[in-house]
Amino acid sequence: MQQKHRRSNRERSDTTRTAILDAARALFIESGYAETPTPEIVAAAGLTRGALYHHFQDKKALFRALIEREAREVASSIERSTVEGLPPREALLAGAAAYFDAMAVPGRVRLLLLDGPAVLGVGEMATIDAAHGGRTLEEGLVAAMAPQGLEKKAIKAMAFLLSAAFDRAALEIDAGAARADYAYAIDRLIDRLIAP
Amino acid sequence: MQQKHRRSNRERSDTTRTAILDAARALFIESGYAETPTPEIVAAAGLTRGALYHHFQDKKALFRALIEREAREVASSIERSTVEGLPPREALLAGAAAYFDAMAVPGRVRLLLLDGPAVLGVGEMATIDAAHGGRTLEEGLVAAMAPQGLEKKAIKAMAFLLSAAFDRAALEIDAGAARADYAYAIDRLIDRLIAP
DNA sequence: TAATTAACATACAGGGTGTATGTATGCAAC
DNA sequence: GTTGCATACATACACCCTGTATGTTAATTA
Repeated sequence: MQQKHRRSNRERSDTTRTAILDAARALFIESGYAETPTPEIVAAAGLTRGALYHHFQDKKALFRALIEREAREVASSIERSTVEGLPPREALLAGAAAYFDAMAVPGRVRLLLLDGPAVLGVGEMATIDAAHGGRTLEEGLVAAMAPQGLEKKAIKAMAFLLSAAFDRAALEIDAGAARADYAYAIDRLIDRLIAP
Repeated sequence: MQQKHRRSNRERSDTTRTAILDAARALFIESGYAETPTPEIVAAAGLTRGALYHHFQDKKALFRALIEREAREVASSIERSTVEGLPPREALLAGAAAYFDAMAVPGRVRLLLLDGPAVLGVGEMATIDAAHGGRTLEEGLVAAMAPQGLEKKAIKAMAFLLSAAFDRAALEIDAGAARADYAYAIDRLIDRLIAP
């Protein structure tokens, strides 16, 4: 009979926190934030609502924590796949592909592109993925569009628009569109944007 | 003393329906869909919840009716501002400007670009604004990109991406960004997309 | 080992949604 | 015009969900 090793409070908290986050994630991506009651979340995690409200201020704070974890994972996934020394154009194309790869994880599109902005607001979402390396695209575009001699303000706006195109493409792919079609469209879009 | 002319059931229904829709619109754009309770909506309309649930199946159906009305207004506003006989490029640029004008009406960005997709889902939103002349952009792009000899499928994808850029620009302008900056960026984006 | 605090579970209060029921007015047939 | 039915609401109710307050056990600290 294996001894049920006495766990420290720290690791106890960690495991329940992630248990709640994992259960919430599964239910949120299935039914959405508003339609997922907290009793169902904690039941799926084998806990009670007392644990939830001990670790998170309220339901929205739980959602925020989940979104932040997801954004971190996307950022690190993209970062992990970048190789140094690529020319600006190829770096952009590779970054786009890495983004689509990361967003292909089930539920990410709904969490980060649908429920996230609606529940937390666009402002907070912008803050979150700015905190987790969301500026990669802008830097890449600055490098690739340098020959055009634009103001930084203009390039920034273009980066916003391009990232919107990325997001829409991820949305469409998630909805069942062929990835190849949108990968082609995105590549073409990038090529025309950075053409001197 | 003016006689309070006895109204027919039809006009009675119409006025209360729009009263509820107007009240809901004001509250939804102020606090969002989820944070706006139905008692507050009907109170603002000088009615009770009985009227609401008589005219709409549930709260979401009310929201859907509101979104459809808003989408109709945007579509007709854009359509009203189009002039015949413009060359493809100028037609696209004018359409973009008309779209930004239409989306400048307070609350439209939140209703159509934030709460709409979150509450109704992207699929239903796509259906709604496809039903109300949402294909204008695609047709414009087909005309303007004809010289490139692309497959229709590819042009369709490009139209999706471009419309995503439009939406993001409207979002940013609504959040306080300078319209001129994004108008310039959109124009530049269009120009590069349709360049032979 | 005694005291304190963290990590939960349980119990409760308030509010919101949807539905069932009641009422008055418009409308249509005779 | 009055009899009967449908429409347009208002009122009342049951359920569920959220957040908070309180209780309990185990870990940490003195």
